[in-house]
Amino acid sequence: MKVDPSKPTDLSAQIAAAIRDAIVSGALIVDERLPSEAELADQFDVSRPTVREALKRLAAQSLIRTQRGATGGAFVNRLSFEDAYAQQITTSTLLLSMNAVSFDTACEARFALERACAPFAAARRSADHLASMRAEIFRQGQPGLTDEAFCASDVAFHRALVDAAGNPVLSYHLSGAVEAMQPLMNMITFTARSRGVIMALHSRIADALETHQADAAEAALSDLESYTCQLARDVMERRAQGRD
Amino acid sequence: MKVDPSKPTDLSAQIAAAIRDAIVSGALIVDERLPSEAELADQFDVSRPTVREALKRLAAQSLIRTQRGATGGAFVNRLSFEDAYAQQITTSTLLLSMNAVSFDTACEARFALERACAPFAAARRSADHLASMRAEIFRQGQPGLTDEAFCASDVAFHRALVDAAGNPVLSYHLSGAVEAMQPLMNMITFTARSRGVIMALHSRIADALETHQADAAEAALSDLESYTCQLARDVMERRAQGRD
DNA sequence: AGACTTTTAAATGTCTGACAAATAAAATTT
DNA sequence: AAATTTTATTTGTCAGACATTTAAAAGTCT
Repeated sequence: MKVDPSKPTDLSAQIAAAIRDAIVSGALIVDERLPSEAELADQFDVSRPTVREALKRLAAQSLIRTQRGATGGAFVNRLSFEDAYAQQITTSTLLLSMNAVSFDTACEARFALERACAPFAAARRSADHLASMRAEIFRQGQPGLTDEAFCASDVAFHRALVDAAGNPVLSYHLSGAVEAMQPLMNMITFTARSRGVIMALHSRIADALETHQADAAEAALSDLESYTCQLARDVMERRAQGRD
Repeated sequence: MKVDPSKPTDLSAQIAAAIRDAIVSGALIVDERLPSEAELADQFDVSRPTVREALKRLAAQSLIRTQRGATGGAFVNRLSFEDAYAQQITTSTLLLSMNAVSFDTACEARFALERACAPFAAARRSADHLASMRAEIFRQGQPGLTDEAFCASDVAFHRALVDAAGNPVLSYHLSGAVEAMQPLMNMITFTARSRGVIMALHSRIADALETHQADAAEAALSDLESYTCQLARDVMERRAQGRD
């Protein structure tokens, strides 16, 4: 293995890319041990710190894990659904927070994807998932709940809805869409009245899934989308008035 | 800024987490310059290589970019849609390739999400998007096309369909779902007959979007899903027979 | 012989110090 | 005033060293 020394800098990026390619292409399989840092340094003809920087890059993407000790080293990591969820959520959250994405656009995407889960959730929802959803609705009605806690419960409700579809790949793709909305939702003040409306819509969704009515669930989700966007619009207006 | 020295190891991970939190929380804003590596080393009370490893972790996630020279340093990076796409695709691809995900499950998720785009695509599709889709259909009919090239064109067709929905957040979420299927699709041998069927379904989708018929597009997508799963099942069977 | 303890070797984690290369600002010269 | 040179700052890279962790090997005792 060699890297291009003509490229001006960033040897560690080149080495990371070379190892990443080996993993993606299947040349390195899960749980296989990479050569030791010293060996890699020899092979790529660079110093150990440079190799280490490359390995840290891969570790940041959960592509490898390292273990100390005699039989230690860097191992190709099986990307678990959990790790993938976490990456998905941070990437999605940052994407929304760092780019001028309108609330409506993000909301449209999120609810469109959730509606896509509805038919499967209606067909396959387990008692457990329904119980989780009901529990979150109950929590949302507790007095003294902060807006942040209300939002967190809202996210938990929707995650349960997504998981009820019984497709882990779908859950993975949706995790970012649902969780990344939380910072945006946190900008909204949820009055007792608006909480009531949302809880009623949540109940409509849970009822629809319980009775296996996909259409009703999708309709309730659409109504929830409209209402959420309306709340956000009200906040914007109030802010604009406050500034003027 | 300080990190917990009681934790046994992985100082670079702790430092990376601290800086990442500062970025996510908004304490560090886009294009803001981080302290120099030497300053960070002082602040966190670690050596410069350790700081560098932390920075490489963040660079791997496109959270920062570095620049050499007098006014250089590490800067908070605006996570572009393009970067987010790329991360999404690699993560999704690895997730599918490293875990025992059935073809049907991945396919179900992908087409469910694509159907979610159909109503928006039917309403908003531009002439450009339609032209892209037609061009890919034409390419798929070219004789002498390898299976890989056919798959690549298939992905391009579906990306155009997703982009036609005119919601960049939706496109971002879908990018992984569509592209990550390509390695799985590459295991299928596309005969002239099956290519014909797929192209006909693609045409049905394009026609439906052209005439703003969301329902017809969704139906065609469902048919395409069924057919794709059937093809995959045939491959499996033929393999199983070959082994016995 | 078998179980327990100690030693040892290999690997990652971290530090120090140094030099190279890039880059923009400051100083100098034309 | 413009062009050139110098300089300072910062990242990129290297070399060598020591600390720490870990499991296997060696040794010891019952």
